[in-house]
Amino acid sequence: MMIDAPGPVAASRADAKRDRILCAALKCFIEHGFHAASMANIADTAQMSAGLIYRYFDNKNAIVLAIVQRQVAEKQAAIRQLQSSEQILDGLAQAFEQWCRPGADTMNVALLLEMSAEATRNPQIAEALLASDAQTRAQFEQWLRRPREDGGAGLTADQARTRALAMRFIVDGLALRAAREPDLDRGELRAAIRQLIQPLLTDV
Amino acid sequence: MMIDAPGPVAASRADAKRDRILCAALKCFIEHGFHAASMANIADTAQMSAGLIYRYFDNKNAIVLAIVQRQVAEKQAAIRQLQSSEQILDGLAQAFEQWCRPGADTMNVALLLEMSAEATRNPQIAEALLASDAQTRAQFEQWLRRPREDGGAGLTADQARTRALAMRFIVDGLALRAAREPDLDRGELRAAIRQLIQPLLTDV
Amino acid sequence: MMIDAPGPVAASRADAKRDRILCAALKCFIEHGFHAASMANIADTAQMSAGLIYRYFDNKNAIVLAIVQRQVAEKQAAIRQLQSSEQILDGLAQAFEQWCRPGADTMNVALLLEMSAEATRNPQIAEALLASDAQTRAQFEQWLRRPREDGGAGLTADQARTRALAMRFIVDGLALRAAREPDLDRGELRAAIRQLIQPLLTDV
Amino acid sequence: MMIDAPGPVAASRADAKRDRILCAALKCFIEHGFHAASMANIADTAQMSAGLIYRYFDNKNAIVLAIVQRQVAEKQAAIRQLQSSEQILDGLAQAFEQWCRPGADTMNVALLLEMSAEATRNPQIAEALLASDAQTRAQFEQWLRRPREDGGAGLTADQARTRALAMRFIVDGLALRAAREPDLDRGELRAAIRQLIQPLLTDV
DNA sequence: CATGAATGAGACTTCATTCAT
DNA sequence: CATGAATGAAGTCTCATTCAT
Repeated sequence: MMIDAPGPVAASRADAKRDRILCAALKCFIEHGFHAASMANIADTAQMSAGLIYRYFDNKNAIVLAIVQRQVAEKQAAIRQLQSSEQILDGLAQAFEQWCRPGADTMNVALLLEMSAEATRNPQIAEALLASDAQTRAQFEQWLRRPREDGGAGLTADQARTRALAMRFIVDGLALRAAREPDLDRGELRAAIRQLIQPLLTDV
Repeated sequence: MMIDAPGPVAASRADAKRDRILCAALKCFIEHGFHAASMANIADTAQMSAGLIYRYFDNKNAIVLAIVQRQVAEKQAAIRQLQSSEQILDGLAQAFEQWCRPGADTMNVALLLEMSAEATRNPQIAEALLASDAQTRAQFEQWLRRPREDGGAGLTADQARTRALAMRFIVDGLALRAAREPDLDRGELRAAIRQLIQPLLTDV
Repeated sequence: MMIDAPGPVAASRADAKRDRILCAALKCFIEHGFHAASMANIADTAQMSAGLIYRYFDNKNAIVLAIVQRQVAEKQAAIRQLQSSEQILDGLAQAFEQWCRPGADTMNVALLLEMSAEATRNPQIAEALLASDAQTRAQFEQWLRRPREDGGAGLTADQARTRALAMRFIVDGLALRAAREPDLDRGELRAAIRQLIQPLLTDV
Repeated sequence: MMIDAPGPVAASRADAKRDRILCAALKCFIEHGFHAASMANIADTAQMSAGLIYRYFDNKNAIVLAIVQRQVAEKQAAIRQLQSSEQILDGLAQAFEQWCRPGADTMNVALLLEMSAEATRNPQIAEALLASDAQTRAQFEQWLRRPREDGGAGLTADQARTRALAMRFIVDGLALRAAREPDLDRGELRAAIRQLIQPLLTDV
């Protein structure tokens, strides 16, 4: 009935629909977990029929995979905001805070952990996560190497590489902790983070 | 008729059966994940009928809970071995190693992560994990406060408290990393761990 | 595409399906009883998959409830036919007759009794039955108060109220008797009914 | 080990056990209904193992049947107490009262109705109930024929026969009503009963 | 006689997926 | 392109019944 402009528009309409599905799926996964969230659930949230989802994704699994891959991009942005030695403590504390709030639209710890666990069994997910992690680490590394006057930490290449990995451990640790101990005293939390972060940023 | 010698391990036949169920469940959970593993699956692995399991556990959930609680004890032992400043680096590296090997009978990262994710939604599991974590942290703290000549780190009470939490982050970070990046270069791994651990053990 | 003519009976296809399920359930409940009849049983009888039933009813219980509620309407009609002092004896005798024939599509004693027993334990069913009974009694009462020249019994309000309840006992008694003594001699039956009914219709 | 006196003693010990089972079963059936009560339930209540029950009864069904048969005797006693024209109104009202109280040890309406419904499908139960009813009716009849000076109603044989059946309807009606309308106003209840009973006892 | 561990069938229910419309 | 009715397999759990001890 309606005549669309051919070509890129049609493609973007399909993409928009894919996106709506993924957003809905993310919301459902966050709320109920991977397995408890049903396709009907997702379809309802995306305001479309269950059958239609299968035009855009082969599987429930394919949705999971696509979400994992999409999260990569979003995380990159989040990390970029951390990169300033004054803000990093606050940034990590805020990340913890956000992870503890369950209903958030953004990345959710439970989901992150489930995804990580699934990576153990599903090579595709493992690969997607690995690619994401590599990028993240590269960003960290780059920042640590940047001269102090440019807002970096002014480390050598070797130092930066090692400490980027160390920072990764800290972030991961925060995530796991947020899931298991969401009521952790915030003062203690900040003290512990500071204790770990400070030596990483100081050239010894 | 029969007088059992009382013993620390599964004393009665009932306890032995409980144990067989838990072992089978652990194996299945590790292989397929909490939700994907079915009761029939567990029953097959434990070589008994599905119905019988319900004589020993109220729920699938109860099995999960029992596993969590049993893991606590095992983890305590593992941590005790870490407590010596020379061995701690090796200990953490070995823990990582072990977490990467999937089929093991002992604690498995995927399971740990799923348990943690589940804690977000299941208060009972959250409670069990929290109790376990509290013990672990207390052990860390105690060790950090012990005088250097007794093999401890000789820190003040305040220092010990903060750094025990910091160490916890590191361990958690290792776990998450083991799930997502099992092929991580071991040299880099050790370097990063050393980078994080060393400042914690030094009185500044 | 298709414009349905609105109608008093199952208007939509969904309603028609609900109806098919209820009919099948009724048949199964009559044949095996509430608890012994299985969802698979009902699904087979309704010639659909068991899962589909759950699109139309939340529960096995919901089906029971829907049947109870549907029976109400049918009973109202049946009672309306009784309301004429000449026909009431024949009407009750015929009701007994019908209750004794087991395979009928219409109301069945066994089901009525099980529903009543279930009301003891299930508040929802209790409520539905109570509502039905209230209507029935009101109908009886109304008829007893109507002047004799209008085909009623010409009783006072108080008389009518009491005797409507008395009639209710008789109907209930007939039902229970039909279940337990279906071969009861019809002559004796009619004599006993007459013995009970006549004083109720006479202004003393 | 223990030497019993042979013969009747051994028999009575077995009978005692049968009795314990039946009492337990009755209690369970009253509390949960025929189908919801489990053998394990009954075994617990009877303080014996589930397996042992099968030495005394072939089936769960056999227990049901035995209970039905045993109820006959108990009901006879209950009815005998009703037989006095002054007490009959109070007696029926009390019966209603007792039927409404669910936890009672004695006969329970829900059970009575379920039994009656089951009679529709199970010939053995039908037969047992029929035998019981015949006895009950005979007792009623006998009482109605007894001369007034002996505490009876002084009716002719024909009258007595019809009215005994009529009384049966009333009792049945009360039972069904007790299940469905346990909160029925007691004043109305008594008025309705009186309305029905009085003409039966009067020689017209 | 007595136990209660064990079984296996079957109950209810959910859900990913398909397909006629 | 889109729907949502329909399926069927699978999941959790219960329970009457049996049998080794």
